[in-house]
Amino acid sequence: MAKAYEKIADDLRQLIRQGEELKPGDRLPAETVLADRYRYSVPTIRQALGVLQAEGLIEKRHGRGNFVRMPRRLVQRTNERHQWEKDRAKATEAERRSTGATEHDTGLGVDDLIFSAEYQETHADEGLAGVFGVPTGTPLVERVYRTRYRVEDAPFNVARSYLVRDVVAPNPDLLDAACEPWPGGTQAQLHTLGIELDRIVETVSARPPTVEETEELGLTGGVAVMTLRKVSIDVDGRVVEVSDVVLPGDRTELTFTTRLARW
Amino acid sequence: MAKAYEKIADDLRQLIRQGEELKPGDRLPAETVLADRYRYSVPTIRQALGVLQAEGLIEKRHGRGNFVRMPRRLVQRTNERHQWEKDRAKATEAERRSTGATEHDTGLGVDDLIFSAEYQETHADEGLAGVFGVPTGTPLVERVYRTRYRVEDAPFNVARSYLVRDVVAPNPDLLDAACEPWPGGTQAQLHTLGIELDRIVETVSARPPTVEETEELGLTGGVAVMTLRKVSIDVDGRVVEVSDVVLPGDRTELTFTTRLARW
DNA sequence: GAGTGGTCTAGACCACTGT
DNA sequence: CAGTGGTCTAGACCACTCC
Repeated sequence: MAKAYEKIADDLRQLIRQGEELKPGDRLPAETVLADRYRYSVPTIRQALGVLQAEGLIEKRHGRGNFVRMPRRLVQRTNERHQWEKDRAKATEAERRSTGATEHDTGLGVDDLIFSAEYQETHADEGLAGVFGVPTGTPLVERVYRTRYRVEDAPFNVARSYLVRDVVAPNPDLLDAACEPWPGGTQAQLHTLGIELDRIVETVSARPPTVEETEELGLTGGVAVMTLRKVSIDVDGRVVEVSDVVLPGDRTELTFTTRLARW
Repeated sequence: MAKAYEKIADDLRQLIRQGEELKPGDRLPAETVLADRYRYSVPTIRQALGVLQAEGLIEKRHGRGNFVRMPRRLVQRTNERHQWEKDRAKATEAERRSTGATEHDTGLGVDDLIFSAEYQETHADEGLAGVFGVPTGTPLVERVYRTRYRVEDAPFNVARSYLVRDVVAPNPDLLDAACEPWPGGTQAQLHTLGIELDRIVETVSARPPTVEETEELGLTGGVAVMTLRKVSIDVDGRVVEVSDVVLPGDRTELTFTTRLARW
């Protein structure tokens, strides 16, 4: 009663896990060859390979073959970056320029990361208006950031950050993408407006990626994305920034430290 | 050149999203009927349905049909539960018994949740030994908790919690599953040993589920699981508990609030 | 051009669900 | 039992990659 495609998948998984016959980066035998070897038809082999793809063990490359996936560099992000960033927001520009929060999280230098930003004006939809506590349709500045390792092609995150336009308008530089990357990040930008943050609330979920996200983040197979919504609240209790970050689920590790008051 | 299965998937997705022809819980037409309607073979229809399944839009039920998925109750968990739990650890037993941290997170009463616990003794593998800072093979108490809504079948989380046996041995009740659910939770248990927590470090990732997890959590299709490792550190800087929680990615929302020191 | 995976066909038979 | 989805076959032809 054992299903053929599961048996084949088990067998190949074994070979990959042991790592002797099939190492990361290796090409698997062609599907026709596997069909011949296992004495099953090609569609059945493909079904087995589909299982391994969903598990993130192999990667299908059209016209080239099926490959054992390379382990990808882990992306780490902590919530201690927020305090770190706050502390730096008042530092000199030279200090702020030397390194950013993502480098702080990942332990890399500014040269290892490539960073892009786009700015545009939009209007608050119902969801964003609710979070900001402003009327629907309020003008917002939408900023899209992509970050990737210099040595890899695909970015490891795409972030959409929203600010209320009228709040940041007093400093025209904050409406200009040419000023990115802003030394010290968003908290330093807000500091130019006299805004101090009190707390940051982050909400994490996981879901299947959309087609665009699959392409943009270089995902493969059944890998999910993690979504992180970061809401920044200033010392007056006002929501001043909302940021939606999409992260590849298979290579991201988020760490949150909660300090407890003493008895 | 548009691929047939994508066109079919788009069309069905449309019907589901509009929610007029196909509402949550509805059965889709049989695959043979769809094949006839769209003038494609059954395998092609199945491929299209596979896309929708991976997106979590439909659910395949063997022998019954393909169904539009019912929206599931969201599971929420915050990091403020930790301070809340700490504050309660010293309360009277009656107070502690009245409600738990999960009820605090979800806003439900103790009667809405069903809870089970198993205890067993194991030995620290390399990973756990490293986190606890003890030698590999050190005896541990492993506790497996499952929590589910009374009105649903599948649990919404499975947690494996580890304690160093010799640390908790002074209170034999902590080695006995019959004492569960312990009023006030783990922090109240540790309080009986004179242990006070200083901070909790939580690490979140997402990955495809194993076969067992798919069954246990009632997952379907390409839904990922979120994994949360919670490490509890006491006021002496010692790791006193490690807890690995597996959560269904499609229905879980984790919230972390980071409070920032004032300038 | 040779070799690879991607899409699709038109069936057969099995396993599960409900009546 | 009838109806459903699950597995599997043995091909055909297309699209992509690399030489």
